[in-house]
Amino acid sequence: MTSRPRHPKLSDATPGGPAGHDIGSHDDEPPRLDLGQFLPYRLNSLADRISQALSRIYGERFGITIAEWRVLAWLSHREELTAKQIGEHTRMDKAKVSRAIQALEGRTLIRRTQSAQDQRVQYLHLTQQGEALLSELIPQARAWEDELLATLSSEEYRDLLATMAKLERQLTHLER
Amino acid sequence: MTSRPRHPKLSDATPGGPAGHDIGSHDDEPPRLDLGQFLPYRLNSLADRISQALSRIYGERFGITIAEWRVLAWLSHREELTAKQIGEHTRMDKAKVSRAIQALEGRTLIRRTQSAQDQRVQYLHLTQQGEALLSELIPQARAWEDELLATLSSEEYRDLLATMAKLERQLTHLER
DNA sequence: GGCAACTGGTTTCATTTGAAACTATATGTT
DNA sequence: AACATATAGTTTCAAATGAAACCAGTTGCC
Repeated sequence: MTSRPRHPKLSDATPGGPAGHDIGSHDDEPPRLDLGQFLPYRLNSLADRISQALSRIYGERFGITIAEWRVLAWLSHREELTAKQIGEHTRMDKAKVSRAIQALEGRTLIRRTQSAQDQRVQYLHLTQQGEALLSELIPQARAWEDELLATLSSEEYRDLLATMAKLERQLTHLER
Repeated sequence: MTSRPRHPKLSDATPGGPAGHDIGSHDDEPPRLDLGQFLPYRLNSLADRISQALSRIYGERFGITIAEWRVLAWLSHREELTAKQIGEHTRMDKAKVSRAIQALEGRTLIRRTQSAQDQRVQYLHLTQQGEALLSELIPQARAWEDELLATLSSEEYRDLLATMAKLERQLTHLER
C-alpha cells in the first residue's frame, strides 16, 4: 500500500490546506480525506442527484416509485420475468420487489400468471394500462436523459459508458 | 422528440435480444427501455454497488454508518463545520445529519462547541478518538478505492472525473 | 423596545426499509 | 415413500427515514 498518488489526482491542490496528505512516511497528523476527490462519494452523490431529479418525473407525474419504475422498465424490456429475476437485475431485495409488484398489480399496471411447471414462481406481464403508462413515461425519461447528456460529446458519452463498464467488472472482481 | 439515438449507443447489441428497440418511426407497439443503456439507472446501480462494498469496510470494521462516515470525512477535510454546512455538502437532510452527529458525539468521536456569535449554531470538531479512527479508516478507504481504480488508466480516470463534473454542472442547470 | 419573519438544530410521527421468519412448493437422498 | 434441504415469494418486526412540527435564538422593521 502506501501508494496513494497513483492517479495524479489532477487538482491535487487541496483547496487551502497544507496539502500534507498522503500517508506513507510517519503520520503524526491524521490523514485528511477530500470527499470531492473520492470517487465513491462523488459517484454516489451524482447518481443520487440524477435519481432524484428523474424520480420527480415518474413520481409526481405518474405516481410511481423508483422500485415500481424499475420493475416496469424491466418488463418493458423483456416480458415474462419473475420477481426473482427482477430482483437480480435491479439488485433490490425480495421484499422490496414483492411490494412493488403488489402495488403495480393493485393499479392493474401488471398482471401475474402462475407458472405451470413450478407453482412457486409467477411470471409478470404488463397490462394494457401498464403499456399505456410506459408509452408516456419512457419517452419523457429519455427526453430528460437526453437533456442531461446534451452536455457530453459522443466520445465522452461512449467513454463514460466504457469506463463504467470497467469499474463494474472490477467491482465484481473485488467482490469475490 | 423522437430523437433517441443521439449518442450512437456503441454496444447497440443488446445481449441476446432482437435488439429491436429505439423507436423513432411511428409507435404502434409501446416503447421499450433497456435499463442497461439508461444512464441514470446504470450510474445509480454502479454507485450503489460501490457504496455498499465500501460500507462494508466502515460498517463492519468500524461500526460506522454511511451518514456518520460522511460527517467524519468532511470534518477530516475541514475542521469547524456546522451541521448545516455538512448537510449542504452531503445533501443529507437536517434530521439525518443531526442523528449522525448525535451518534458520533455519543461515541466521543466528535465534539461540539457553541458559537459565541450565534447561540443556535455549534461547530463540530474531531476528538482525539475521532482522529484516531480516521487515521485507520481513511487509508483503508483509499486503498480500496485504489484497488477499484486500478483498472483505469490515468487518462480514463481523469476523463471520468471531468465527465462527471460536466454532468453535475448540467444537472444544476437543469434543476433550476 | 417589541413584533414578525427567519434560521439552526432537534424531535415527533407516519412511512419505508431490510433482515429474518414464514408459507408453500420443489428437489434430492436414503 | 419419507425426510432433509433448497427456493420463490410474502409477511412480520424492529430500525431507518424524511416531512413537518417544534424550540431556541436571531434579524429586520416599525
